[in-house]
Amino acid sequence: MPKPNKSICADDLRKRILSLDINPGSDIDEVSLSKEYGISRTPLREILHRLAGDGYVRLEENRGAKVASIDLSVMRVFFQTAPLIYCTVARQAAECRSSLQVAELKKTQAAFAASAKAGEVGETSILNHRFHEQIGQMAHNPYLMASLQRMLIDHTRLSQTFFNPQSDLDQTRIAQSVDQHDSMISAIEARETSLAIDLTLQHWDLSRNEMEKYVHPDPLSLDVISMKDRRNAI
Amino acid sequence: MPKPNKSICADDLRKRILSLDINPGSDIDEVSLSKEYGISRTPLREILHRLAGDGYVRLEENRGAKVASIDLSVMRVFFQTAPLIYCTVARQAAECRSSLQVAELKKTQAAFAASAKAGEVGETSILNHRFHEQIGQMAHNPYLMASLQRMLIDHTRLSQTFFNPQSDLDQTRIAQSVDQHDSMISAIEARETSLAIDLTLQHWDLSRNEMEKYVHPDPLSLDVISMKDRRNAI
DNA sequence: TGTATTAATATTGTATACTATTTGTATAGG
DNA sequence: CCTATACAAATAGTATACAATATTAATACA
Repeated sequence: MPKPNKSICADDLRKRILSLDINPGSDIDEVSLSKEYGISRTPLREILHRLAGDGYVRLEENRGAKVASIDLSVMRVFFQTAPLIYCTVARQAAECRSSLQVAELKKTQAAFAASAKAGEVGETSILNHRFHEQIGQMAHNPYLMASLQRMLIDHTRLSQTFFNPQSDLDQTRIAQSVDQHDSMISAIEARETSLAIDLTLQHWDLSRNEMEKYVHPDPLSLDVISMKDRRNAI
Repeated sequence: MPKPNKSICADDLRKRILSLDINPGSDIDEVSLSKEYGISRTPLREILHRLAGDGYVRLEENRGAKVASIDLSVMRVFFQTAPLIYCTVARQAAECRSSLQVAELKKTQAAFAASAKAGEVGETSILNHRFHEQIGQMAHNPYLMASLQRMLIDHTRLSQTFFNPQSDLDQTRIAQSVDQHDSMISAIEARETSLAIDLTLQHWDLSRNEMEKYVHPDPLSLDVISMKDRRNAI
């Protein structure tokens, strides 16, 4: 940490939570974290209280802060609610966006595309987060924005593996995701609301498949015996 | 303040903001408020940071906390978004509610009805707030809950005059509101989702009319001259 | 061996003192 | 008379010390 500025610490902490650098449900040690950031406990605690309001952490009386957990019962609700929020936001974004906001969104998208190509998992995921957050800002709707931000906290965390290019297949999907972002920008810029909704839905489907694969991965190979044979043969 | 407990102070501050006891947009003086609650600035500031995350206040670097304002451009969005959130929440509440939650809701409704009858404006409005918050909890959806809470902050503040029984007409409307709450409870308890949605929409319409009347009241009497005459006649 | 109680330790919560920033005011110069 | 600068007061932000609470370890007893 070069600057021990409070808002920088807050941003960093948010990033660490979003990138699963700090695991969901884990305790946050005020003392060690404040030392790490080079600030005292007072401002750090203020940050934590703010993050509690934003849904990043949970505060429990006399037992400090925990990173917000993602429990199974809520995940069902996540998949249920996401399309509604994302599409409604996209529609309003297409209706309300300013040219300046479009320019900002394009900047984020450029960085996102570059980062995705370079295979920087954490950075790509954060930029994806910012991309969708910016669409939220375009919608000019603080009520839906609150929902959107909550969704994005979990979405970003769930899709950590999404931008991890383990296979060529994943690479293709990342490229697809970048392309979809481009299309979404065009639709929003052209104020084509129904197109923006359609594209958002497609984007969601792509993301959802990936997340489901993460939660429900391909089963381990049953071909264990032959592997053992091979090992013995060495 | 009998107990200088932190959560009690936070609740009270929330109430004061919701009841317009502290005006939207006005500055919050940390020193005087901490003295008033009998706590020091440190925990009060933590409360303010939390409330900032919840959308009750706005924090600006080096110039403290302001009560969240309700600007005109957002009010339009408020009326646009409310039905969607309220109805979606009502539907999920009817689907997911537990019997214990229904019992809690009935308690709140009883208090609400009593308070409305007694003509306690502030208390009635807070209990109405809690009623809708509890329906939100029934929906078991943290994402929509975030939206709902934001909506309720502004809704409660906008409808302050709603429960102010200035005329017989207002009295009728309050009674109507109480009845609608009862119907909503029944629908939710019976898991009748579409009925719950319908009733929620009706309830919203009633509330909306009142709020619009507050923003756009009957014009002042043009009969000023005759009043002046009367004054002169004394 | 297992459990209950108590002491030691660690962690969270709060108050106060101090520093930094902003805002208001007064005075000097144009 | 207006503007600009500098100083003073007020307010926000931070660090540290201390108090309260929870967690752990240790011991005694069944």
